[in-house]
Amino acid sequence: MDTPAPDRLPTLADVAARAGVSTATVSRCLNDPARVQKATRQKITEAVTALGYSPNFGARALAAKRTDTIGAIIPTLDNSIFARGLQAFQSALVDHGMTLLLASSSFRPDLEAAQIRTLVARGADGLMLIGHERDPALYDFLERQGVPVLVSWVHAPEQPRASVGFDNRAAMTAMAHAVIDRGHRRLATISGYTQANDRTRDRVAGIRDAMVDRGLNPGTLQVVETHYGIETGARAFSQVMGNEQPPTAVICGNDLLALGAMRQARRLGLSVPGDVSVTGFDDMELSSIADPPLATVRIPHAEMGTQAAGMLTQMVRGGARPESVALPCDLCLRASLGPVPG
Amino acid sequence: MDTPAPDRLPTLADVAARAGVSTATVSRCLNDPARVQKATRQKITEAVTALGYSPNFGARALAAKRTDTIGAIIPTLDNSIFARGLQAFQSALVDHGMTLLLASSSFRPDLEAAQIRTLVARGADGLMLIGHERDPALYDFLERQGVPVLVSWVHAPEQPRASVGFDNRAAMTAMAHAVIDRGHRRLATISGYTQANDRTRDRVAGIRDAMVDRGLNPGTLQVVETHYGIETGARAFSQVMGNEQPPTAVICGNDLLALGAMRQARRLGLSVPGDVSVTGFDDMELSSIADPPLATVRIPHAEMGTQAAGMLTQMVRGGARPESVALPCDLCLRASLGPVPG
DNA sequence: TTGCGCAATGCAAGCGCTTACATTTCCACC
DNA sequence: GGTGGAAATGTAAGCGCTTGCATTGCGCAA
Repeated sequence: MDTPAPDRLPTLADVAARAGVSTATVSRCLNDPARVQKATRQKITEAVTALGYSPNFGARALAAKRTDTIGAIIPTLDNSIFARGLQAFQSALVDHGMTLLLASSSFRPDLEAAQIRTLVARGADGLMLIGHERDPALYDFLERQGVPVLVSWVHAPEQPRASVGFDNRAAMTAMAHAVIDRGHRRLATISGYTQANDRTRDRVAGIRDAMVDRGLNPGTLQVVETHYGIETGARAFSQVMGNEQPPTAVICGNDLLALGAMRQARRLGLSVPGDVSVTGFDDMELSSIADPPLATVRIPHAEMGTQAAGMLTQMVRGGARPESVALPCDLCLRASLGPVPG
Repeated sequence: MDTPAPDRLPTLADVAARAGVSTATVSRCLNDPARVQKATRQKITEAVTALGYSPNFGARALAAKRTDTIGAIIPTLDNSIFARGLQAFQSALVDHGMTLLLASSSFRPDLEAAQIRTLVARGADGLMLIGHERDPALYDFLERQGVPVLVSWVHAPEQPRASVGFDNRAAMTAMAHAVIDRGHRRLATISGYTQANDRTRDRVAGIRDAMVDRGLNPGTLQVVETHYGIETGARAFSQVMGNEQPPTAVICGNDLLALGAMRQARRLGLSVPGDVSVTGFDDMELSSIADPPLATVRIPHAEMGTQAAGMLTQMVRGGARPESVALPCDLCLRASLGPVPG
């Protein structure tokens, strides 16, 4: 009944003593107020305020066996499309009473593996990951630990794990159709690295699909792989344009690469789309105000984030594995894509 | 010595039993391998692997009274400059063995307050916050909870809390000097909302400082406040240019606003910088490839993130409050800033 | 008035780990 | 071989909360 020692934080027991009830009642009052009588609740609330009580996280996690925390590992926040998707994810998580633990992998499988283990060790109740492809041992580990996983940024219903995303391959096919239908025959793509990355691989495959659809030989597609980035895109553009048979359209794996390509075109004195068309993928906020505005694929980043938060919360709380969700992409046909020159 | 029940995760005790040592030794081996003999360490390591042991977070946090987790609350990841700063922060945190808990406030003090309490309740050992200005009750709360705070994105040595950042006011003064020195006399600024935001307020004040320095009446500065964003920047630009005495230079509070302003200029048929100069603040990756390239202030986002991670780790582990750090900003004078027309 | 059933509350056993302190082991040195 | 002391390890007491089960109290029907 006495005041807590001044050198330590108040505990549940302090609150209970002050309110004249048991710790069990205080705990119930905090976690499910409907289960205690109104008068009791009031006494407890008053004691909590007076003491400035705030529950101890470790104790709660230990006793309740959950942390209400979701981990997410994304390639990098430096790419604004991931950042924006994550923003939506985080906001929605808060709405569900969950908190976000964040890590990034820099597109490196080894770092990602380490981060997965770290986030689980930090008590993540569930995990959001980008793309399906990773070492099966990691999935085993997560299964053993009982940590549910939701994969985003892809839609691959044949995969054994739940996902919320879009069909990278089909989306890129749609863009490539639009390119080919403007008369382009000599195509190049500047792609992110395809190793250990199902999204980039699907995007390249999507271009080839479109070429086959339109009677072109997919073997003629020039492919340059590089890191995602403006400067790397610019360099890759120089490379593909330096060939004896330069492409009339450069289909880029994301908007950063495309913006880099367009910058380089300007430096080389090439007009876009007069001499060469350039397309992107992602539809970053700034792509529409580029000069010329960038033709690209709008991916449902916010929708993915929001839905992922809801699904993961459900998986963590309900235990059920939800159905995978496919979200649509829109083609944004802007001025950087024009008819084939000549 | 028997195998653990199949329906639960292995515990320290299981590992200890299998390795034939006490739980204390296993704990020491895991947390400070140097303290156990090599042979013992080997037995333990083998038991850990065989059992697939992974420590329980709640128990560890409860017993050790720390989580090795740092919380950060930023306005929004939708703005790539915050996202990039956070990327650097997170990477550096990992290097220090810490994990990031992330929340966002949407620039709303009430949401930020709620997030601060949430992150503390989720066991954050320390907190990184943007800007100094917030309800003193929050600082009291954090102090009572013993959670150290590091403020970023500002440098204000007179504040009682440690910070790592830059002088928003001085940086903006430098930019405004550059503008005025090109002959501009009629100035406008498109600013983020200044309520509860010391950064935006300092930036506007910085412009006024420069005007005073150069003998202009700071009262003539046209100020429009709006949300940070491209579209809002575009609308604000129309508003300031619609006055009977339109400015010859529009100094924007960040790059998004400036890019919106430039887009609107194009729509209105105004040449930048021929008819009106536009400047930004942040130096987002894409600002240099805008058309025309945007004159702006480069803020040390990555450096702030990296240093913040180091300082906060030190505060959490060492307890000492480090010195506040001031980082320099660079002026990026690009083509969107030209001489006054006529 | 008595008894029954349910709602409200209390009791107490963990949850799995860290760590202060106690004990044992191992050497170097005399 | 004996001794002192450091290094290695063991013992066991919590850390603060949740929750299954036990108990109490109260309204209501008989």
